[in-house]
Order: sequence, then structure tokens, then C-alpha cells
Amino acid sequence: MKYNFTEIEKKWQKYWEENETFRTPDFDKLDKSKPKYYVLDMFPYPSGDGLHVGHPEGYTATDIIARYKRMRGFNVMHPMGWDAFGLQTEQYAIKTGIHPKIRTIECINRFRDQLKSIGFSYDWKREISTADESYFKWTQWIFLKIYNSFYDKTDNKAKDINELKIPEGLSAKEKFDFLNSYRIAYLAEVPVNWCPELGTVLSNEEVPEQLEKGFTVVRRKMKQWNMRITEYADRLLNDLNELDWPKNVKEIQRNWIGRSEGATIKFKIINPETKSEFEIEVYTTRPDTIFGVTYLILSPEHKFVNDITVGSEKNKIDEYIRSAERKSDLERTELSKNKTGEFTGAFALHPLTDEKIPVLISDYVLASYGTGAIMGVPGHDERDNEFAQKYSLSIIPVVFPENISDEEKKLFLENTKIGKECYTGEGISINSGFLDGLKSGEAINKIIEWLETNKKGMRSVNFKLRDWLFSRQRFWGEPFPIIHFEDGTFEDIDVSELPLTLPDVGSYKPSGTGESPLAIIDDWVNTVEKDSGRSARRETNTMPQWAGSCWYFLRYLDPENTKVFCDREIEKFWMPVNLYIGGQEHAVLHLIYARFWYKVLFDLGYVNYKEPISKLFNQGMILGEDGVKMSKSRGNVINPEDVISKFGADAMRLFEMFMGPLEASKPWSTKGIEGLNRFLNRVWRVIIDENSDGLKNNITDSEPELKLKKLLHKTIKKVTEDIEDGDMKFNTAISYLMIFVNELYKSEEISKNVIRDFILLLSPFAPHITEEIWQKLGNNESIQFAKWPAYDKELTKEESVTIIFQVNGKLRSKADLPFGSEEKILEDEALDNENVKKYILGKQIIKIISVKNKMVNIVVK
RNA sequence: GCCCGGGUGGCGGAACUGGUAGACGCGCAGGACUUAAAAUCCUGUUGUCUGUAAAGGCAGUAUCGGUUCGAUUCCGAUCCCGGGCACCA
Repeated sequence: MKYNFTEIEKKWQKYWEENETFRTPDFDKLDKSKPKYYVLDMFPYPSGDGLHVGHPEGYTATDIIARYKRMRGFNVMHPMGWDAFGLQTEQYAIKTGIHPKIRTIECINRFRDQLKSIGFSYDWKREISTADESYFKWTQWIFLKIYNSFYDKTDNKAKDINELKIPEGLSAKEKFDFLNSYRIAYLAEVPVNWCPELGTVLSNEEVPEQLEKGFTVVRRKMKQWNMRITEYADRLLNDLNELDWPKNVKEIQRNWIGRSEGATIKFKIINPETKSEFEIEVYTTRPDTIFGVTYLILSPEHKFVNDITVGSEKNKIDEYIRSAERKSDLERTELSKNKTGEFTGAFALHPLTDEKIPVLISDYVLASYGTGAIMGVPGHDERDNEFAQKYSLSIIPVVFPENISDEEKKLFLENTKIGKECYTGEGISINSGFLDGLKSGEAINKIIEWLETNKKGMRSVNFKLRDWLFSRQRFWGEPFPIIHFEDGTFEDIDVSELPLTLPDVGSYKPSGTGESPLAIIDDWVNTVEKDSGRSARRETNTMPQWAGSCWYFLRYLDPENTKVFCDREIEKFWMPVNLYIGGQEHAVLHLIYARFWYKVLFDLGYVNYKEPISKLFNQGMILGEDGVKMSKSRGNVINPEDVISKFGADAMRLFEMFMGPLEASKPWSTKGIEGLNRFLNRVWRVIIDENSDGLKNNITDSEPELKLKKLLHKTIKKVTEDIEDGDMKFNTAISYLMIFVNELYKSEEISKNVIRDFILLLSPFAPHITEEIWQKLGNNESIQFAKWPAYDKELTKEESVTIIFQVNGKLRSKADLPFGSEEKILEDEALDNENVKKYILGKQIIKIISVKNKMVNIVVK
């Protein structure tokens, strides 16, 4: 029979399912003497469109690793699940009225069938879905753990809120507020990113993506749940160093965390009318330029703005604040070229010179970074420079570049004063009192020392990272296990009440008031406190989609546990994840949130390691055949179901790996996959007699001929190394398998053992056809349980190598010589070579360079 | 603007620590089989020049320059493409 991939693939998928071939035993039945390997895929969001050809790319890579590791005797954890809460399903519900729960199940079923049709070796007994009550019970449970924790800055870790020392003599309300100001998950009225089109708020990390889609995002003050991820900024930054992650992902995270060192400096401000004094702190990375400060700027949202503004300026200032509020973030940055601001009428005292400097407000100063106020150093900061020139504020040069002549220095200082020059680099201090003549680095240390002894400021560190906005005004997400009382206080519900499930509703539309659709379900919203019977309202926000994906890799390990989200001992055995493959788009979203949650759980003693993911790998995108991103509107989308029915799952797996390195973006090619289907046909025909369905006659129990044996061992070596080295370059491994098959076609008689080993090598890449041939080779058990072939190092060596002969670095000839021939022999051979002789005839030999097993280069004049 | 990647045949891509550039696949060309086609098998395939051929010359890894006996690989400058950040003081 001809190679019938459809039949073979169905047969083996059924076999694997019935025999639970890929089941990872429960922990108590696991042979713990074997090493573990946890290979994880970023689980998909089961959308209505079904699987995309991009999905199987990363999944095939992890599947190859999983199958390989099993054959190498590892306990392998290779699970799959669903990131099932999310906006797309909710919007489908708004449109159709179909409950998201029903829609989600439909989509999941479709996705699962599709994944099974590609032959992935998942342990489906561990399947999880974030929207399942049995799963999100634990998402809510973890939320409560985070809610009931505070960050102890001395021990640098999260602790149970009960360990927090509460000051004596506080009223009940004060105590409540005090605790709240420490909780790692906290409710606060903060300026948030509101997206009117989506009817929900967004986290900082989510904003760029929505803007790209053309949605608007405006700043709005709202009472929202937040997580104090900022407390973990240092640890999230430092622990990156020990991770085997792509360089650029680490870089993106470092940028996002955005650590900077500098100083906070206190300025005294006096309202000339009321004579009241305020102390305002500014943050700067260049405290050495303090003598160049000619004004202060507060962000329009700064808490002192009202108090320091004098009567005559009030209207202007109020108007400015209102206009700043109206601007979206986008506008505030887009208008950056044209800075605006207003004078408050107040003056600050320079902490060193006691000079009076004006205090202004401007929306180029961000309220949410540093102290929300800056010192203006127009001589050495481009933004300040632009602002100063527009509002005619004076400029003092206080740093000049090193290694310039006196002449240049004079010109430099003049130009700086008039705003023509704005040097932002490091250099030598000038016009700076006791800092004069010092290099910037030294000046920074000296001024900080001075500020600290004079109590006018201190060394400080700042981060760009903001607290994580954790609530959304949606229906299809985890409800918060929190209830609110009439007096404005709130508390967590009892753990025994988890999971807190979603009600059935008539409409999934956002309420339009900035509240989620849950807010209008009175039955659900109105509740009572369990113990006291006091009436209460449920929190109506839901958690963001990231919540479920923050910890799903833990639930796979112990999916049935009803006592805890994952047993600590089981966690200890399997974690951290050895290999995690997914797209780069999650660099600062999922991957920073998941690290954060894991660290909190670590601090609280529920998990055993500092970091959850040891090695991360980003697969590239598969583009359409036209070389651009696949999209419905372009009509260049390739559907995996069609590919499988035309060419088979094995061919698709093989082709996706053969296209190029996993991390690269590469275009799909129908011709290309035909080639891989052709390859599998060649494999089939060289082994199987299509008339008898048995092995071909020329496959015998004979000793393999040396040449083929050597090629086999070289192939084993290459394939093993390509899988093992972590670069995910399976394209070269496959090309070696092709070379091997090409060689088989040239052989008269083939040893069965050679075929056996070759089939083992091919099996992680193309599992169905290899199971079939494995069976025809006389094996009764799945090929997955066979041992990965070993290679004999001696057999991988060539007995002869091609030595190249060069004259003056140009290739002139070559010769096959025995492997390991001494340099002297190589030289003699080269000098004796006809073509080489032509080029050295009559010339003087200056030098001969020879490298063993490589080349000889004769330098002549 | 700043910070990371990356530019190799007609195409996807190979090339160890500086040592034969273009593995493997696609496409293309020629041949075999066939009444024919498809499928399959075999051969060739960077460009260019000399040669009937065998063989050989020259150029060639974005561009220019450098280091070196020797550079796709190391260094410097420039151009282009992709990604990230973008008033973070």
C-alpha cells in the first residue's frame, strides 16, 4: 500500500489515546529516580476561528523535545490547557446572546480536536481551563493570599498581613485604612487608562496594543484594584540575570522596569500671599547639576498645586489643569514638541544658593513618576531647555565636556547661556560652588553627601514600573472574592465560599457607567456577610485575563487537588519549567505578571523557587505565502486543517520545523510542504514494499556496510546535538535526516538495524509514520518507549578529509588525505600539487601555514 | 531620537572556535520510464569568462574601509529591514 498518512495518523492518534501513551503518572506512582523535564507551551486562547498555523509551530518544537526526553529516560511533564476567559468570547456573547461558558466549551472542543489531529504528546488528563470553576477557585484563592499580604521592606519579602505591626490606638476605620495601605492587592482611587470603545480600564502594559488597534485610551480617575508589583521591581530586575531567556526579552523587561539612580532633593516653597511653607521633593538622576536649576515644575496633578498658586494666577492654573485632564495620554505625548505650562506665582528657595526660583506647572512632567515634580536644568536637559526657551527662563551652564580647549570651553559656555548648546552628557562641573572641577560621577556623590548631612535630600532609586491595575469592567472573568459595606469598608469573603461563580445574565454589555455588567444583577450583587449577616454588595469588577495565566503552569502538576492549588512537594519535584515556548508579544505582560505572582507565592511559602521559568524561547511568526502577516482581510491565511488533510500532520510538523530557525519569522510555502510530504513518501518507499505491505526484500539482518553505518552515526550525532543544544534549530537536523534517506536510496542492501535507528531519530519529528514503520519492524510497543539511539564517536570520524591548498590565501587546489595527517605531510602534499606548483613557480616561499585536517596556505613573493 | 536583532543564489535557508561560501529543501533545466501526462528516478543549477571537453581564471555573503597568511565570521563607518522604548527628569 502507498503511504496513506490520513489512515496512519488516525490509527495512531486513536492508539495513543486508548493506551494513554503520554500519561505522566501521578506523583505517588512516579519513578522519582529518573530526572524530570517540564516542557511547556504558552496555552492558547480558544477563539472561534480555530487553530492558526502559527500555533503548531511552537507546539511542534516542544513536542519534539518532550518525545525526545521521554526516549532519553526522563519523567516528562508536557501539558496543555486553555486561557479561556477573555474579551473575544464576551463580545461574541454580546452579539449572539450565547453564554460565554457555552461558547468557550465549543471553542475548546474544536481546539482540542485540532491539536490531537497534529499528534502532540500531551497528557490530556492534566488539561485545565482558566474559566472552569475548579480552576478559578484557586485563582481567587491566590488573589486572597495576595490581598492578605504586605511587603516587608526590611526582610524584602511578602508576609501575611497579620504579621504587620499596627500602630496603637487606631480607630476601627483607621485600622482598616492602615491595613489597606499595605496590602499587596489594594483598592485605590487612581488615574487609570480608560478605553471607551472597550468600556473598560487597561493596565499600562496593555495600552500600546490597544492604541495600535486604533482604540482611544484616556486618563480617568477611578477606584480600582491594583497590585504592588513595584515592591518587586528590584527582584524582578536582578533575578533576570540567572534566567536562560532570549536577550531581547530580558532587555524589554529591564527597560520596562526602568531602574534609575539619582537623588530626591527638597525645595522649600513659600506661598507669598498666605506665607505658608511647603516642602516639595524633586527626583533627578543628575544632582550634580543642582547649581544650574533656574525653576521648578510640578505636574498638573501634584497635590501642592492648589496650595501654592497665588490668587492672580488661579484662573489660568485651573484652566490649565482642566485642559491637561482632558488630554489623552496619546495627546500628551504627541504634543510633546510643543511644551506648555503656567506660572503658579510661587517661588522656591534653592537649597544651596537660597535664590528665589519660579515654580510652574506643565504636563510634560508626569505625576506618576518619581515625585511628580522636577527641577529645571535648562542648560543640560533638552526638555528643560526647550521649555526654558519658550518661557524665557534663564539658563546657567554648570557642566562642560572633558578634553576641550579653553577657546572651545568659552564658546561652549556662551552658547549654553543663550540656549544654542545643550550638553546632556557627563563632564566637569563649573559655576557650582564646591563641586567645581569635579567629574560628574564625583560631583554626584559629593552633592548627595551634602544633601544628606544637611537634610535637604537623599540618594534614591526610581522605577518606571507602575503598580499593576488589576480590575476590569467585564463579565467574562474571575469575580473578585470581595464584598463592600455601606460604610465604605470592604472585606474578603471566606475561603469556604470559593469559588465565587458568575451569575447568569441577560445582557453581557458593559453597563456604560464604568461598571461591569455584573453591577446590574441585583440577585448576585446583593449579599450578606457570612458571619454577621450584615448586608453587603459584591465587588462587580472582574480580574484581567492575565490572572489565570499567572499560575496555570502550577496547576498542571496537581490538577485534581481540592486542598491546595498545587502540592508543595509536587511543585518541588517538577518546577521550575525547563523549557517554555511562546510568542514574544508576552514579553512584558504575561511573563512579568507570572514572575510576580510566583515570587509572592514563594515569599508566602507555597512554592519552592525564586523563578518559575528557567528557559524561555520565542518562536517567530509564520507569514503568509506573500511574505506578510497572515490576516483574514488579506486572504492569505493558511488553515492547518486543510494542510493536514492534503499533506498530513507529519508533513506539517516536519515542514514547520524545516522552514528555518524557530525564532525567525518566515513565509509559508505550499511548494515547501509538498517537498516534506515527498520526503516522507521516500522514507516509506525505501522501507516498505507497497505490494506486500511488509518490509522490502533488501532490508535484511545483515551487518550494515561501513559507509552507511558511519553516515548513520554521524546522523545520530547531528540530530541528537541539534535537539539537545537548546537553539531549536531543527531545520538542520531534518536536513541530515534527508541526506541519510538520499543515501539509503543508493544502497543495494540495507541492514534492518540501520533502519531501526533511523526511524527512532525521525520519530519525535514525524510520530505517526514512524509508529507505523516501527510496528512493521516487528515491535509491539509504541516507539515512544524505545531508547534513543547512541552514537559511536569513532564511527563519526572521517578516515579522510579534504585538505584545501591555498597560495597567498587563494584556493588553488585540494586533496583527500587521511584524517589526522601531520602538518608536515600536508605541506609536502601541497608543495607537490600540480596546480599549486603553477602558482609558486619562480617565487620565493616566505611562510607556510598549515592547520591539521583543514588547509595549507603557502605565502610567496 | 535611543536600545536590541538582522542583511548570504531565483526563493526558504546552511557554514564548527577566523580556514572549501551556498548543506538540505523549493523552483528551474536536461534525461530515463510512459502512447501521453501525473507520479517516480537520475543529472545539473552563484554569476561571469576561457575551453569541444576535462579543467581552469576572475568576481562574489548590503556598501566602504581596516586587522590577518586567510574574513560570511573580528573591528570601524555608512545604508536598508525587523523589534522594543519614546517627555521616566
